[in-house]
Amino acid sequence: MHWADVIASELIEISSSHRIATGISPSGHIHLGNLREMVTADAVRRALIDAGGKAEMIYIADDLDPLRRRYPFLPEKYSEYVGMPLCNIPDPSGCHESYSEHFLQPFLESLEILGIPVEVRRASEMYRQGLYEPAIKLSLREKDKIAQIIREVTGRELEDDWYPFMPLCEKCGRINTTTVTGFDDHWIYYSCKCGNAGRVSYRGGGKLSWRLDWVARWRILQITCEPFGKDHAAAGGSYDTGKRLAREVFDYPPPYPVPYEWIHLKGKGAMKSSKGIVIPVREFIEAIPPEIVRYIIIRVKPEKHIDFDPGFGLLEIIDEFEEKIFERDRSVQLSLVKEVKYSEVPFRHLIVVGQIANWDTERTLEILERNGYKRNEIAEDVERRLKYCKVWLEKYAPETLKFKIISGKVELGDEEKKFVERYSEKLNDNMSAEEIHTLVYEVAKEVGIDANKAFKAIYRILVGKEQGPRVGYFIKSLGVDWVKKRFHEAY
RNA sequence: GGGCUCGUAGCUCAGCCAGGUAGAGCGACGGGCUUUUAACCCGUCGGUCGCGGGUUCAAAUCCCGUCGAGCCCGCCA
Repeated sequence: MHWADVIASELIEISSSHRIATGISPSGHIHLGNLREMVTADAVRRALIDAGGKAEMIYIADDLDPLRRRYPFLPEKYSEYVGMPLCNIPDPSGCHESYSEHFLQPFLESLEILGIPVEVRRASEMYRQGLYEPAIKLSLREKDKIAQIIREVTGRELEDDWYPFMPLCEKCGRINTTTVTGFDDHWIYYSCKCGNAGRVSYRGGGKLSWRLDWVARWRILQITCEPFGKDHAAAGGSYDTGKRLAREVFDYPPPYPVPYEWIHLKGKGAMKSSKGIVIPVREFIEAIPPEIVRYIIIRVKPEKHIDFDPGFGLLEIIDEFEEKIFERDRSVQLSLVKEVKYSEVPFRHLIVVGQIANWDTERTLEILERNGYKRNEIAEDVERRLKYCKVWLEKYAPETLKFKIISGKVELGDEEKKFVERYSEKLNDNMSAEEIHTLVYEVAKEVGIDANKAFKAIYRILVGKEQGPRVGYFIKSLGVDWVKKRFHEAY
């Protein structure tokens, strides 16, 4: 049974209708590691629907979150914004109305492409609208009980004057430099490190501290299930406190937890926007079809970490996907976005043909036809996936897979010349890819040249390197007549 | 100090949640074609399922313990 179906069946026992929360913070490029939360949630959503239940996804963008520090990708002057809510900081690239929107917009576009339907809620709006007001009041009123629970669960000491609320300083605009000094029915009083002191309203004047904010939103948005990173899942972590706070203070059952592991970039460690080890989602989905992006995540149980290699490793995952798509594999099913028609042309093959055809769709189709594919069966699919092949190859593929057809003279030894001449004579248009391949060995033997040298000679003439795509189907794809001409031209 | 994950064939891993004859891919080896070029085919080899105990008619699977590897929490979120 697929992990998403296991979770769905447990959720269905509780209720037939679910609201699944997600909450990636828009503090930097939203990357593939973050995407795991979204895809995991969506897999559960789809499994629930397949099981006859109802499910919807909510995405809470915490744009009230303060900028922690000046990340390496930010200009010097951003130091002055540290501590201010992301929605109040200018876009570092100047193209959106705020820092948070700059990172949020491309992410939301990506979700659309990935077929993940979400109800988007921004923390800033929810606070301003007063949705949190009852929760803030409750938290302030019960702050001692809350502090006690946090002490018990985390073992950490909290000062007696601790408040679970972070006022937004009206003077310096920071949210992490203020201290609550008191509250009444209408205002929360504070002082700030900047020297300012004043009062803020319950509607947008600040936010609950993380451990409370999370719990409050469960109740406000009626959340019943939520995937979250393993950092929240550790003992004494925010889910542990959240569970008790939800039950004992907020009188709301904690959502069904789906902890997930990080996605590492092979050889580089965990993806962290702050460290610049990222594959931004918006960029990645230009290079890989959405169903593959989903599959990378869905094929692995959430609690297992993924060591992701966007080069050869990814190519192997694509092979696996293409193999399983015709056998109704559950991971594949949960990964497909809409009705995609897959042809039998492997991604791997398209990469070679695409390069030969210089990414021209028409030429690519002609070559594939010459290789025995039926045009009407593959045209639509090839047109769609060819675009991905091109971008993937340019951005992520290892150099060994790339080649350029060359022209002009090529320096060859006498043996090589003799081989090429004879090989060219024997090549004929009716040969299959395999026959063309075998012919190399035959002619090499006849001419008395090492097969190794023979192959190298061919590659040097065609692509100017000592290696390339498997000779048989490469020559077949290029066209035997064309290859013959090229051989004559070269020496 | 606590939590999670992993430990199964030479390598990468599946199987474990609902116990019932240990699997796949790659590699190696042999053959089809005496010979590599990441889309040949067929076959063979290959595992005390980390270790120790327990439950059971039966354990890779469940329970307890233990060793090793990695990550996370104990600032903030």
